[in-house]
Amino acid sequence: MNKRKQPARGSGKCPVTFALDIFGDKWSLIILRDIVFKGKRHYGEFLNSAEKISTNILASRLAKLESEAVIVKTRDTQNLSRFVYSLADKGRDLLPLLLDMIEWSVKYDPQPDASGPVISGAPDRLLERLHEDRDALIAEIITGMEERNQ
Amino acid sequence: MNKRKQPARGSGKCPVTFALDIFGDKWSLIILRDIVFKGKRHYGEFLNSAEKISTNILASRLAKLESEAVIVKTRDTQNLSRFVYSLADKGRDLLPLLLDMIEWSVKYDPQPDASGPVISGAPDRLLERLHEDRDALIAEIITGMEERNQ
DNA sequence: CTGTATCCTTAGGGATACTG
DNA sequence: CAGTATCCCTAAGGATACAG
Repeated sequence: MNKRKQPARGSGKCPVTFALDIFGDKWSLIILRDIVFKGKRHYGEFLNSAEKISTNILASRLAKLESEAVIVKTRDTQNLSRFVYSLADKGRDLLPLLLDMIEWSVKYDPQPDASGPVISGAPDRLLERLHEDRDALIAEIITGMEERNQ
Repeated sequence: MNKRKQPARGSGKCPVTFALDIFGDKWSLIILRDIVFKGKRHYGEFLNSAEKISTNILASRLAKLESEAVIVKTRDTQNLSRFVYSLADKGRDLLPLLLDMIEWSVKYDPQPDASGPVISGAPDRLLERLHEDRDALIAEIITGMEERNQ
């Protein structure tokens, strides 16, 4: 009897567990960060992120995130040999969480990168605006992201 | 030359990476959920969560979260043979993130648990209130948690 | 350059025994 | 019961070769 095999903890259970099963791994949120803040859309761009994800893991995460409908994979009309990865609604709705995460890290990282925006690629005054007009800020980031996808 | 050994990606870098290095594992947020919403404070209570964390992993996560100052470990004055685990400020400040996570899951889980609050132990109308008066709701949850710790 | 496939290592973590 | 220690296995993921 194989009692080792654990079922996925996901759907129908606790919302925290549900979320963790989808993006609670070492790389998924990094990829989303790259899409949202760095404007990345292509395989090679993700490969080049500072954290150096390896190609097999990248492929597997993109596939999983696509299968979970967090991102969408479409053929690049400018270059048929590659795809464009962009956020689906389900991925866009992770932006508040991503912002909370950034805010928390900025508050507690003892060695912050002092210069420039709190996360490279993000609008200036990100955290201030997060409190002043949270929803507007989120809308603006999403709009900016979509404009790049034209 | 051992090029395999990866350094921790943490401090001084991207805020997303910083956060993931502290609580971006399979269990940390589950433990925080148990503290915040289920009122758990003792080792055995964490062991009994639905996700069945094993005892060695629990010990290792509690130690890491304590070393990162996310939680605080104090001796239980009622029973000197055990400890009480509670949130430090750094842990309390993860509550917004936890709430965003729950909101996201409730929106996208195809098989929600229909009855009762969105997460067992949480106040009713959690999500509505999250929009109406986010800060007040967060304050209330924290107050409720601290009262249990008296 | 965009990905896929293969091989291999290791950290995460499960089962369980054990100590106070 | 609270927590530690040990043993072992699996799955995440790193290096690299390869195909289109």
